[in-house]
Amino acid sequence: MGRDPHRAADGPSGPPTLADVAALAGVSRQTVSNALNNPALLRADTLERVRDAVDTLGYTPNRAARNLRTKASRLIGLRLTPFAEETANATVDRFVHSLVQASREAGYHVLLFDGDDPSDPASGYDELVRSTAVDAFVVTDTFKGNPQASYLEDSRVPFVAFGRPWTPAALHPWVDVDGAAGTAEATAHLLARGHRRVAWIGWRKESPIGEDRRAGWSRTLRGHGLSTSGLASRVEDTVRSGHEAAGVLLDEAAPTAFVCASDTLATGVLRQLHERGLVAGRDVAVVGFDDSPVAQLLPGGLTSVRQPLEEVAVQVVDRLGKLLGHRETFGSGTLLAPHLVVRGSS
Amino acid sequence: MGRDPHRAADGPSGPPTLADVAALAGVSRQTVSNALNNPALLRADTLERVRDAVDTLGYTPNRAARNLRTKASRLIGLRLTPFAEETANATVDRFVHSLVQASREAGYHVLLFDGDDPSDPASGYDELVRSTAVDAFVVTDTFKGNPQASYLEDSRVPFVAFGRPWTPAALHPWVDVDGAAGTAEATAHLLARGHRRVAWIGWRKESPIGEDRRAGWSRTLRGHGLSTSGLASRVEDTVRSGHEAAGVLLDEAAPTAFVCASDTLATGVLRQLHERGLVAGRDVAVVGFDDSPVAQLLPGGLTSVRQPLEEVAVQVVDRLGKLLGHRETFGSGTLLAPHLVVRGSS
DNA sequence: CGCACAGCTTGGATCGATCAAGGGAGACGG
DNA sequence: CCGTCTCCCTTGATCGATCCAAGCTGTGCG
Repeated sequence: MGRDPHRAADGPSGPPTLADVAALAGVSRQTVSNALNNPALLRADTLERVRDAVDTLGYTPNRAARNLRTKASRLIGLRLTPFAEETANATVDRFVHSLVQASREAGYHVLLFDGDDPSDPASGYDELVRSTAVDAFVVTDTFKGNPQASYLEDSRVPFVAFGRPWTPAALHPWVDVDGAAGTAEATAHLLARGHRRVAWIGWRKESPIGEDRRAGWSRTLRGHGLSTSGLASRVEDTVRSGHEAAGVLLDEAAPTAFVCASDTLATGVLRQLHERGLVAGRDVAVVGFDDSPVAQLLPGGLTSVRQPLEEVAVQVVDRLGKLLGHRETFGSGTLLAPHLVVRGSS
Repeated sequence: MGRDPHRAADGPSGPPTLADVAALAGVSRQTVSNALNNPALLRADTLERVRDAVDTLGYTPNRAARNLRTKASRLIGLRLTPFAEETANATVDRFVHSLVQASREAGYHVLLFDGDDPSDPASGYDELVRSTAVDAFVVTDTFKGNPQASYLEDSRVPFVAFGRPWTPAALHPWVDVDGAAGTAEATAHLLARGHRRVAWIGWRKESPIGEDRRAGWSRTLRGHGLSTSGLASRVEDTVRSGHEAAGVLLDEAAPTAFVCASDTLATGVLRQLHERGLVAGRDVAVVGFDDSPVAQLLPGGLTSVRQPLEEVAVQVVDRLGKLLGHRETFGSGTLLAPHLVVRGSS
């Protein structure tokens, strides 16, 4: 009764199909389809019979056929940025793990890709959209002026951003972590430990994320009636930059603590302290951002602000589901709070 | 001439199809299909006409339809293991990046998934196979007794392993890095620096990878007429274990150098040295394995064996291509050489 | 008795690309 | 003038699930 008359002789020519299940259960294809997609339509005993047949055959609906018919792939696209060497940054990788898990629970899989031309924001996206290979995208690197987001908005592709839209006009759904709250907590923590001269080492002004994190620091200091002048530095996100900035600040402003926009920068600070014979956590306190493996494993440990990436992923997938289900799609955003992980450096 | 009579009035109902291109170019669907998949069959002028039409419409073949017909998805499945905290291990993440890139160059995308039940090796694989969602798998965690590999071999699913089959009977294609060669290079490097008592801290005996790496160390020492007795320790892959093992070895065997099976263990050694007031690289040398961000960023830097993951990914995809093209599939393996990255710790 | 209705079947079309034949025009030889 | 052989292109069927519109059967109820 299989779809291929030679099947019995030649052995199975592939995975079982709907028709095979129907034949085994003694029902029609339509009924099997209903059993899977609309079980309420079936009588209990029929449903059970069909399900038994599904189990014995090990039937799983053919993805391609279903995708073709329903015009949906249940795949979420994520463009992977190149792996950053000489950097503590593991945020993307941690996020990928979380996203995969959250997606699975929502019945999605994650499709990774990268653009053949990294400078072109649309590279890679375009082809996947037009070939209907993915239902939606998750965009992570919104901080670089966010060219992806505007491109995607223009081409009406469903997507959710991990990262706030820093351009006012943007209307897409997003999930982000409140960086300012994180650095504020870090700064408050340092103040509670008695520090009064708390320095900031962050990213260049062009980075909205960097400015956001910086705001948490300055806000907290001023809230305690302390000055921030001469205590801040804005540099590239490299260990070397952190190292140099710390040197300058130590010479010119004599801070007793540092809050950094990243663990990478904090690592540079630790290196500077080490060179001067200063002990982190005893002589000078240091706090990083991201709770990277480096922060966890550095001797003594680096106090760091940890982003709740698992929760971010869950929220992202949730919004994605709403977006694709055509329910409330308007530029709603969620801001999650990070928390401070205190280690030996503070 | 569109497939939908209301199309002109309602606007485009989706991406253009083969039929749309055919209509615009004034040829049949099949000719358009040939233009894309078998251009040699067309006359030059026709080919150009079709290509123009493709460009003006921005046509990309519908993935689902193609997959259904050709019974291939051009997707490679990769099961992601949970992100390991408190560990230097970034190998998987680096590999994922490389794999995505190598796959793209071969016309594949990477589908990430994770099993809902991590203890079941087949979890997740099964569904993807039966639904024909992926063409093949890349299996990375072959070191855990390799249950995936045997399951996949049994179910005749195409896959390539990153990691040697440590069970003799296995016949699948694989690509791996010669860990013994890496630790041998590390040990030789230490001997060249004048060390004579070089200790080993590795994984438990159950780990074939650990034993392989250990072999490089012991082989090199013995090759130089040096004894290994009392200089080796086998522990869990945690910082704490490395720390403890280093303590015991320092007390009982007085080594002047350590070779470790991972950066995680090496980090533990560094911590032990630090506690004793010993300076890594001056008093005692340490070499890790994996060239993780932690190795790169630790103060002074950790000398480490770096795996050529980019090359591994290229080889894996290459074998995958051969496997799926039904060309030479027999258990052929490739062993790539790692290289030592020397930093301050040695 | 007849009607409604739940529950299933039947047959077909559909998604969009590809496969396996089939057809027509021109060239060439007899 | 006709056969036949290429070359180039077209036609119809197909992949497997879903959707749609009837149609059929048995049960319950007025």
